[in-house]
Amino acid sequence: MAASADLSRNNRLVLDALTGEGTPLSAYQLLDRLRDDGLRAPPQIYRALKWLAEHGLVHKLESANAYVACAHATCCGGHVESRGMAVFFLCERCGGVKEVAGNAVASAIDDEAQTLGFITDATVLEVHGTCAQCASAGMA
Amino acid sequence: MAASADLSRNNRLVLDALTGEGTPLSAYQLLDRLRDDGLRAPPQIYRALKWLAEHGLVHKLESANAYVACAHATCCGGHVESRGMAVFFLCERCGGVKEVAGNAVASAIDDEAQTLGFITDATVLEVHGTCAQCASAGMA
DNA sequence: CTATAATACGTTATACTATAACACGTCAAT
DNA sequence: ATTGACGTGTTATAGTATAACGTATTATAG
Repeated sequence: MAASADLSRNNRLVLDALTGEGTPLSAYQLLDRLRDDGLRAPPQIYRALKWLAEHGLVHKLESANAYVACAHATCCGGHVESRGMAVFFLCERCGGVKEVAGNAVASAIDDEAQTLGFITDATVLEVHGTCAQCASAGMA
Repeated sequence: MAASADLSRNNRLVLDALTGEGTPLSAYQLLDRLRDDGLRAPPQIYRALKWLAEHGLVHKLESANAYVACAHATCCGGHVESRGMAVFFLCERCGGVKEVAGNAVASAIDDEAQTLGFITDATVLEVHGTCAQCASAGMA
């Protein structure tokens, strides 16, 4: 099982950078942060991101061209078998992301797929808006 | 009401190109196809896409960096008020896209949002997989 | 009428995102 | 000792998107 142990140096660096940041980072933001650690060129970052995504430790946010550490070690990282669909709520205001499991949503999507005879491989679900905290702060 | 009447020349060209093609096209593919019509530089394409998207006539597929004409004049084009959430099913095999309304899915997402106190602005939902036609063709 | 504002248009340059292709090093298993 | 798998580093390039400038057209207000 590919858990957080057998990470290569570069993979570890990228994962740690993403974990440290709460918010998503672009590949080039990661590159900036990790230049002092010896990561100087885009392919180094992209290779790490690819590996981490394949192993369920990071997610790409397609609508933001950015990457986040997986919030649910339970949902995917280290437990690849039991992985479910993730829903991302992206706050336009603070830039934060909340990842939830979204099983009800998944089954609603499955129903639609069923109707179409469509065989689902992977689902991208990203909800843009304002998080609770920013919404109440906005009242002030 | 902004309907398919008051389209400027460039907007019309881009929309027609997308409507003619069944499948999604990237901005640069559009540029290639429309060069003979006088569209020579990316901003001309992107401006048209922006306008068309704002008016609900085209959608961007975030996970494919590509654009499609809206399949539902009813869901958005010309009827901006009554616009609902769209779900896109992208076939990896034939490159086709099926757009459906997905109200059940939308309400499942709303439930999640409610729970988080998240105020939803826009939702990106793109399902990758194999369409019915390609799935049966694959059996042969 | 002419000034103003709004919209569309065209162009150049540039920023941002991502990958191809090649070279080198290490290490385990034959 | 050689092979193969993997991780790494580097250069160059492909692909996606926008900033910023200038011009033309049209509609409307004064």
